[in-house]
Amino acid sequence: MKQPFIILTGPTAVGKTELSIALAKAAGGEIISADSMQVYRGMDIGSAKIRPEEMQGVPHYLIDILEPSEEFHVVSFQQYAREAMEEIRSHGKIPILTGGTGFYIQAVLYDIDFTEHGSEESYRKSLERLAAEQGSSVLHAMLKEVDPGSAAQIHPNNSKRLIRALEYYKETGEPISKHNEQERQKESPYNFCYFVLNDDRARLYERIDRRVDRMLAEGLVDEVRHLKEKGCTREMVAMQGLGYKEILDYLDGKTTLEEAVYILKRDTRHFAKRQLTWFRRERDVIWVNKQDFQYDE
RNA sequence: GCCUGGUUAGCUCAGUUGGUAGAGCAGAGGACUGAAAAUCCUCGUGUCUCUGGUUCGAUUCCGGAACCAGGCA
Repeated sequence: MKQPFIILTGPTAVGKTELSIALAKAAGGEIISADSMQVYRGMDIGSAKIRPEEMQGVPHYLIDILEPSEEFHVVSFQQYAREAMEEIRSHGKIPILTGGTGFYIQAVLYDIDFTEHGSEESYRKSLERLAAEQGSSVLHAMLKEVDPGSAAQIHPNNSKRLIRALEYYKETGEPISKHNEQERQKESPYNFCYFVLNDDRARLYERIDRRVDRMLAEGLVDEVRHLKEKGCTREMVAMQGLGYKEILDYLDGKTTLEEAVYILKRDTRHFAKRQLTWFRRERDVIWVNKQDFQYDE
């Protein structure tokens, strides 16, 4: 029998966090965060992390588990999330996955296969260097040789995905397009409900602007300055998060604070839009439009 | 008050040797399967400020007005 599993997601700043607590209480659940930034300690304001007092006694998993200098990606997320689900079930509770990282949600929901194939760091590095020196179209030409199917799907400018496709081919001797095709056919092993909270676009954007202003008022600049003093740099994945890279540019004197805030608001809007594109494509999603309910906040 | 420059897409600005116009940003849509808050792709019609004139035809040339900069008084 399939295990019950609840997902609550939506674009950044819609109000997922507040709703997740109400949902957890009503359904008898515990929360797993599906958020690529809230895993990091010391990144509280910029990642809009839930505060302990807001949790109202509902246990949360995958928050504050790493230092910003540590690597994190879908594969580690998937492993941690599986462990958390098991633990929640052992408590007789229902796991609720909440957060805005659609890719992470998919990895868990459809149990996507990310088996290790013994990757060599050096190969990836050499590809990165090649892209930097000669442009990503060189990688595209290389991929076309070994895996024309993937090459047809990946744009010549998209170096990240070209690198992964080449890496995958090197590790397995198989085209990544074939692997993706197989994984896409998968049925979820869970009895799930996939909720996407959404709001009118203009209102969502207003909320984003207001939230950024609030982050600044709460001390985002000091938070980033502190991370910088601890040795965090732009190369770290954690520092690629919205709110961190922009403020870091300001602290490095590359922009004024005003410019940094403008860029942060703009890029957060772009991000919310991309999230919505992702959720629209997912199957079996239940859209919850805030305008259809009378509640706000 | 006078002189100079400007007024073109939501914003910043190109441009049309006179045949009703195009970039960046914003905005919209999409892709994504080991960086995903990342990475990448696609989408450009608007009284060309108003008003007389010249002209087959004016956003473009000429006159006037309004507004905005800067300079001189």
